[in-house]
Amino acid sequence: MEIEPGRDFIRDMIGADLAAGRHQRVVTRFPPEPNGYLHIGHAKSICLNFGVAAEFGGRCHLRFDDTNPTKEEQEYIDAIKRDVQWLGFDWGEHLYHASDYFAQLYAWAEGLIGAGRAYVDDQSQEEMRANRGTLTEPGRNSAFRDRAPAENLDLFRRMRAGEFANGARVLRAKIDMAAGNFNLRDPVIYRILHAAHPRTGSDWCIYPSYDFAHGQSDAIEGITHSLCTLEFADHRPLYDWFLDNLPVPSRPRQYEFARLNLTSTVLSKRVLTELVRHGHVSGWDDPRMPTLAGLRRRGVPAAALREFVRRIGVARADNLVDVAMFEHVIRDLLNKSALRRMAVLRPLKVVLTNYPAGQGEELEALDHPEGKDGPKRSVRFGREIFIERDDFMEVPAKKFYRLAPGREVRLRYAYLITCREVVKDKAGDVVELRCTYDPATRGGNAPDGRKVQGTIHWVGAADAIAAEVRIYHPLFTSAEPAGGENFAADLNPVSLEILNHCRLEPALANAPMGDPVQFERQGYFCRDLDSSADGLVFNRTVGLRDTWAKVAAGGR
RNA sequence: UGGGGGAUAGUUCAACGGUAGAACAGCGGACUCUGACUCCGUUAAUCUAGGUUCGAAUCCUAGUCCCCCAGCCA
Repeated sequence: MEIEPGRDFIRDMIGADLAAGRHQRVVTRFPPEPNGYLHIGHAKSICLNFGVAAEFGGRCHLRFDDTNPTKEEQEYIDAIKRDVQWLGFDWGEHLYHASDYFAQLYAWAEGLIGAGRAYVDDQSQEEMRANRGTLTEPGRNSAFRDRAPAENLDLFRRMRAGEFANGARVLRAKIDMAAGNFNLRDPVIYRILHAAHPRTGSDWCIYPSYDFAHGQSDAIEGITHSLCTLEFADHRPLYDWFLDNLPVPSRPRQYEFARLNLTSTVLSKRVLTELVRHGHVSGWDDPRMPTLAGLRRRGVPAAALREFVRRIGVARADNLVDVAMFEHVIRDLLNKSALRRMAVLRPLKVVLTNYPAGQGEELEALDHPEGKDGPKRSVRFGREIFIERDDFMEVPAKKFYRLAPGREVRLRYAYLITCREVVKDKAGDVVELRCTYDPATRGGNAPDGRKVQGTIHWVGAADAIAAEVRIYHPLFTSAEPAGGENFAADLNPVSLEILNHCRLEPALANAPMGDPVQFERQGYFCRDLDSSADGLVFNRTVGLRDTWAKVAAGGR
C-alpha cells in the first residue's frame, strides 16, 4: 500500500528548520527503555521518528534508554529490535545505548560539581521528599547544598567507588528549590544502584537519571529534533539547562506530541507488565495484547499499523481514538490481500437426502473474489456437509434470509439447497438438517434464473479438517479502562473465546504461519504458533463487518 | 490553582485573517454467489463572553473546562 506522509505540526516545523538552514539534515531517535515490550502507542512514536527522518532525507537512531538496571532486561532489548524491524524500519548502523555514554556522562557530572552546579546530598529519600515543597509552597534547601566542590567531588568519587549503600547519597543539580517546575528543584542526576547492568555488567554502581542522560545522549549523537510525548514537556527546561551548562558537541531541541490512547485498550507499560506477570494473558505476545508482538501474532500486518498511525495524525491535544478506526484499517488492507477459504466455526450437519450416498465431486472456488480469472482451488462436495449454526433458524426472524425450514439458499460455489426436515435431540436442540439439492444448479446458479436471497458457506463432511479457532475480545470492558491500581476490576472475563469443533476446508491444513486468510463471511484469520501435529489453531485477527448482527441486535 | 499543556462534527485530524473539510463511527439507499467489498446519499462541530477587522476557528482581553507535574522511574 502506498502510504502518503501525513501533515502535522512536527513535520511543518522540521520543514521550516531545514528551509531556514538551521540544520543540514534531520536526525531523530526512538529511545525506548528496555523494561517491557513495545505497544501500538510506541508504533506512533516509531513511525513519527523514522518516518520524518525518511521523508526529509535524514536518519533515525534506535537508542536504548538503559539507565536503570533494576528494571531492564536483555529479553526486552531483543524484543524491541525485532518489533521495530517488523514494523518496517531500519536504524542501519545507528544502534546506540545511553549506557554507551556512561563514562562521558560521569565526566560531565564531575564538571558540574567543579563548576559549583551540582552537589552530593546525604538526605534520605523521605527527607528529600519532605523538603521538596508542594504545588504551592517552594522547597527548602538541603543542609548539604553548599558543600564545597572539593568535598562534593570526593564524595561523588567514593559513590562511584562503591563505598556507600543504595540510597545513602545522591548527586543533585543545584538549580532552584523554589522553582514552580518541580524538575528544577535540584533534581537528582546520579543515584547509587548496586545492580548489574545488561550491558555494562558490574562496571558501575551509580547510574545517571533519565534527565541527566537523555539530552546529553541526543547531543552526543547529533540529534536535531528530539520528539517525545507531552508528559516530558515539564522536563524541557531541565533538558535545556544541562545542554546550556555542559560542553556538549551539538544542540538538540525537544518537541512534544500527544501520546496515543485507544478505546477499551490499556497502553500503560506497568499494567501490561502485570497482565503478563499475573497470568491474565499468556505472555507479551498474547494476541489480545496491544503489543506489537501480540498484534503480529494475531495477524495484524505491519502495514496496517503504519497506515493507522498515518491516519490518526500527530497533535498536542489529548485524544482517545476509537479502536474501530484501527480495525477498519486492518480490514481494508486484508480485504485486498487475503486468500478466501471456507471454514465452519460452529458446525451443523446437513444431509442432502437426494445426493447419492458414497459419491462426491470437485467444485471450483475462487481464491479472491476480485480475481475472476485468477487463482482457484477445488472444494470437495458430497452428501454430508457442515454449515454454520447461525445460518439456520427454525423460526426465521424478520429480515433473516438464510436457511430455514422450506427455504432455499445457495451453498457458496456449489448448489442451491432447500431445507426439508429438522432433526432434534431429546433436549430439543437442532442436531441435523435434512435438505435436498437441485442438481441443475451446479456451481451456484439456477438455469431457470430463479434467485435466492442467501448464500452461505459450508465444508464437506468427508474431508473437512478439525481445528481450534480463537476469537479475541477486548481485555477491558469499559471504553476508557482505568489502568490504575485496580485495573483488574475492569478486566473482561471473556476476552478469549475458544471454539473447539471447527471444520475447515482441507486447503487450510498447510496455511503458512501468520499469513492472513479470510474465512468467508466471517473475518480474517491466521494460523497460530500453537498449532501442532495433532491440532491446528487459528486466530481471528478481526471480524468482517456484520450488518446482519446489527439488524438482529436492533430487532430485539 | 505554583508550573506546564490543550479545547473544531460522536471520535481522530485539517483549514496557517478570505466558502469550516476529510477519515472513522452513525443513518438511508444501490449493487452483490461473502448481509463482505464497492458505490451513492445523509446526520453532525469552531468552549464562553467581549474586542480588533470589510472579513476571525485563526489576532487581542477576560473567563470556563480538561490533561500533566511533588520517583533516588522513564
